[in-house]
Amino acid sequence: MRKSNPSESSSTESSKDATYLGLLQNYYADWKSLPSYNRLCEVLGLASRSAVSKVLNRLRDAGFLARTPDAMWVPTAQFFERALAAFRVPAGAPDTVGEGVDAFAVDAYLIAKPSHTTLVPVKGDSMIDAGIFSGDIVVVEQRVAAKPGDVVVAIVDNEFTIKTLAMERGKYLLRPANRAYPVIRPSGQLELFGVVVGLIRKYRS
Amino acid sequence: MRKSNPSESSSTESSKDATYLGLLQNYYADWKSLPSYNRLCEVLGLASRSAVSKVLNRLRDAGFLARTPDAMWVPTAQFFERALAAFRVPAGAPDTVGEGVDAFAVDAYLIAKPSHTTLVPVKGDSMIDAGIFSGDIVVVEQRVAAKPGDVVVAIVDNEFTIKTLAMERGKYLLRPANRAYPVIRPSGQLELFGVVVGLIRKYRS
DNA sequence: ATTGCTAGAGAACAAATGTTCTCGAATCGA
DNA sequence: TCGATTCGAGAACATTTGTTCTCTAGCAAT
Repeated sequence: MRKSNPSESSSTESSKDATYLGLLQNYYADWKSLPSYNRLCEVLGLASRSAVSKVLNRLRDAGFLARTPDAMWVPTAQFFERALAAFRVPAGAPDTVGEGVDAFAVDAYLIAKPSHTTLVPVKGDSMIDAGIFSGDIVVVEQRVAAKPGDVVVAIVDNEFTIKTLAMERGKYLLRPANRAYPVIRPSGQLELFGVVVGLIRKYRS
Repeated sequence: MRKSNPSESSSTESSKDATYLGLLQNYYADWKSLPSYNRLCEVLGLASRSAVSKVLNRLRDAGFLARTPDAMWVPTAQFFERALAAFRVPAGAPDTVGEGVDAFAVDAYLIAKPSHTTLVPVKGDSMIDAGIFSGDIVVVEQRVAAKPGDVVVAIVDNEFTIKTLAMERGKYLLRPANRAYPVIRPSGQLELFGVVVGLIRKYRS
């Protein structure tokens, strides 16, 4: 899909810098910020701040970091790209995947229009046959024309409901993906909140 | 990119601080980092760093900011809560809800250890009963101890396979979530690639 | 070996950092 | 109107910051 990648190299990036990048990414995942040079020494396992400086500059050259107008270090989009495994990977050594690995930006993949997009937690099991479970979070795009067959978030009785939009004899209706639930035929105007364009789920929370 | 405050305040927080928080969130959305005090003066429209200091402390008391062991300011979960908070609200005025989402939130939500995480595309329907469909992408954490009950990515016949890990009479086995598929009892050593910690799906591709 | 190159250590430096004062100006309540 | 309280400005301060030196060890190619 895209270009260079964390656990490997495409542009100029030594394998050691890949490790540094990983450590930085881990730190960032924990704190949502990049640490100061002193702390970076510990995080990266270096003893001198000058070495840290060089590492950062190398990562900038590789495209993973950038600087604000105030010279602060900040992560780039590339910093958040994750390794995407190819379908087939030789079972040799999983640790050193390196083979069919590609970079992948989760955010960009799921969310095309941030300002029209909303995350809605799923409650209830009316869509289990469609693989949408309670506790999942659906990515909802608003202000989009919904077509029959789309999974939509509708507003029924002042509550969000996730259903499949369908049409029957020229009238819209909402179809659950669970036989235990009835089809909803809106009495008046069907009130749609948005169209489900994505789904995220977290295991072992 | 962003507007002012989340849905009002959680604890004690003056309306002015809400504005400051909004400005901070905007800055963070742009740079994925918090600025230095000097820059904060500009961002918040203040003239003295001492005022900045007070604002930050107030926002910390309100739960939006915290400090690392090194005394660096970092955003808390509450700082990002806008992404999800709005929807617990009954659908009173849906139009006013749609404020947009930090795509960034998704990435942070799903990926805890970037350097040990790989995204693996799902092929096949052996896990449909677990809501894992062909075309989905699973978030796999490597080098984590897998427990029975976990969904894991195993390597069988040189291919990635997603199954539920189970134990029977002291031996591990891989259980599909689809009756059409057989249980896999590894002949020798069970080769695990990682544990599935999350899932990503995209509709209407 | 010898050469060249790079990663990192360590010291030195000016500049910027964040904290803590004091003090003025709003704001609020009675 | 008066006091009490809070917010922000401004200055002073010791620390810390990030950069730039020089220098050494390790590695690769010859």
